[in-house]
Amino acid sequence: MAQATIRDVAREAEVSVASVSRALNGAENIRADTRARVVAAAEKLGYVPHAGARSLSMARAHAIGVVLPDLHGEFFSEIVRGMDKEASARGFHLLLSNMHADLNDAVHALRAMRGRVDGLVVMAPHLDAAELMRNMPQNVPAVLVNCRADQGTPALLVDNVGGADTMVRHLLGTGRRAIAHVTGPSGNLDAEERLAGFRLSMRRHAGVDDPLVLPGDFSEEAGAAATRALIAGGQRVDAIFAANDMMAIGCMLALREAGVSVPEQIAVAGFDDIPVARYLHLTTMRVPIAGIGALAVTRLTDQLSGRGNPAATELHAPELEVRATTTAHKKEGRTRT
Amino acid sequence: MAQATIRDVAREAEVSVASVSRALNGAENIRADTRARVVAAAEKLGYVPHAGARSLSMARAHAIGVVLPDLHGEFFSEIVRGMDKEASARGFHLLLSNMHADLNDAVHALRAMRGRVDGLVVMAPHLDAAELMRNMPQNVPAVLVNCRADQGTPALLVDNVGGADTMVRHLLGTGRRAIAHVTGPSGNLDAEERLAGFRLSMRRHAGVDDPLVLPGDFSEEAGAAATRALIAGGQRVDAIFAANDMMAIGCMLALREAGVSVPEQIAVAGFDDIPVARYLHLTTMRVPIAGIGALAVTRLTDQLSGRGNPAATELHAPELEVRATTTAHKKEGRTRT
DNA sequence: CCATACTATGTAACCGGTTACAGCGAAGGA
DNA sequence: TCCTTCGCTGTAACCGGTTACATAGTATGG
Repeated sequence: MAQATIRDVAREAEVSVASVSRALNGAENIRADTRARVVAAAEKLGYVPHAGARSLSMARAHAIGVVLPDLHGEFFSEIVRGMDKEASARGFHLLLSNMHADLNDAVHALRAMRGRVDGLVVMAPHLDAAELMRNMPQNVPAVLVNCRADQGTPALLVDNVGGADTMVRHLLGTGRRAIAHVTGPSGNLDAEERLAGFRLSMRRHAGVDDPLVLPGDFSEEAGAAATRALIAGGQRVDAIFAANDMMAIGCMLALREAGVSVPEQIAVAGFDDIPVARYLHLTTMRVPIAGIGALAVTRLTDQLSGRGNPAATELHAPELEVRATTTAHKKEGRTRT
Repeated sequence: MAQATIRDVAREAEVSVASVSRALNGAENIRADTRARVVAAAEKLGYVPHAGARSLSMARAHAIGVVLPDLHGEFFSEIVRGMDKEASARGFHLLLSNMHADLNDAVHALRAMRGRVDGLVVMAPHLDAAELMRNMPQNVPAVLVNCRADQGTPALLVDNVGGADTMVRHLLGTGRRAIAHVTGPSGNLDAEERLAGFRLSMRRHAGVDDPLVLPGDFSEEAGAAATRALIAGGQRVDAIFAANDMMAIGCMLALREAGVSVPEQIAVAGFDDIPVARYLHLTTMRVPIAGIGALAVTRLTDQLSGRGNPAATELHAPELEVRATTTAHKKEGRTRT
């Protein structure tokens, strides 16, 4: 026996489908006893409204599509958690779709959402603006997170340049001068901005025009490899600033392997403040990931209900989190939670 | 101008809607030039099929609902990653919904999925079987993960009892006898099973009928608090087995605060093997979280297409991961990745 | 040359809701 | 008593697709 439909309920309660709809959706213009009969019939038949049908006729799905790049661990968890919290508070569901590096994938992911969601949150640090805009559905509101977006599209950005600058100044402030940067994958927006911020800051505050830059790809292994290469090359360095925490962790492992002490001989810093960073006492720039996710949903739902200034672009400054990997060794890192 | 519909495309291509549908869905019975005209028209109008309408008429949403309890960090990320990978490989989307401890929440979450998804993956270690089954939609296939389920419902379970037993035997094997257990929240299935396994194993292999059990709630702070209470109480213990890794981490922090050395004076072990555990050299039972997520989706989609043995219950044994917190201190933990 | 089979296409019903509009009975006013 | 108004209910169109069935056109065989 298939699930009961609204017509089954109508038959059972001996009313029309319109009355059933009205009764169950809390309309005013219905007699109390009719409503009671309908509710009883629905209960008896175990009726549950068909959300798909409803969203078709109401042109409102009460769902928002989330398109993310291939999900790097904790980052993913955090942003989805933030979105989910906000979305469920506002009565929305989250429809997930991750796209891989391939552009066709992205197109497919975006298209598959049409007619299923009321709006989109898109995060695509690896696509360029033109490609992205060409593939965005025209009539679906969207909020872009960390994307190379054209102006006029609602967007949330992390101030990577400013964050890198803050970190460089912190390192300089602890007396380090020979700072190496390990980059993220080429083509990645965050990676490029962090590198640019690093270069800018080194020129401006250290007077270094051509600082040491090692290629990486955001993975722990890349951080370790870059560090081993650095050591093998005999470069003299007193700090490594990795473009994200995972690589910074890789750096630390490689340094320990090589018997280099952190932070005495070489300081290490990362970017993101993933949960592991705290336990490893890693100095990093905290990106409020969950907060950004929540905000993206807030912005989107506001836009859907006509509130707020949709086109605004917001820049979120990460916050410096100083821990033991860049400070003089004083017994133990702080135990703040 | 609203999004183009299939009728707009039909008008543009001067054919019927049926032909448009056939042309775009790769049906055989359509002339090549007709198909070309349709494709051109669709392209010109920027037509994207309305997934909601399609799933209504086909009674197939190509989406699976995921209902999770309030998401504890890494666990969540891992299981969703596993599901997403498998789901997108099979052409399914994931519709997320987290329910909080409240039962009404759970009911609401389950109902809201009807008509939006083809099946459900439900994880609810805090609800009891009767409640759960009463609230499961009747005609929606579902796979339960770590639930108190009636038999006959497809389910995936972690062998918590066996895992706890393995850990106890490991600790006994390293010479520890006075082992305390820090439990998870009461009412939680995993917590109860792990406690039961601990008690069973202590009786059977250590001859201890009433081992020391400290209440916890799976949080880092609870682990620390339990440990402080233990120390303050002057209990003599040479190992702490926490019901999950977060609490084990809390234990380690509290022990360090108190100047107790790990593992020399007290060994510490956890359960789950969250990513952080490796970096902290925490001995733990590895639960293949992502694998279970992927498997849940596989089971569900198989069931949807009539393959596989739907009603089977599978038990997944976690694997002992020995690290430095339970082994004699020999300079440094292994650096395996 | 006509019956038959097969192919390409169109028409309209259907999926399961919502809702504009029409209709009907009762109450109120003249 | 009749007309208007109002409150409740039902009918049917609609959302945007898919698809069973009918039909027209063409090729095939006797």
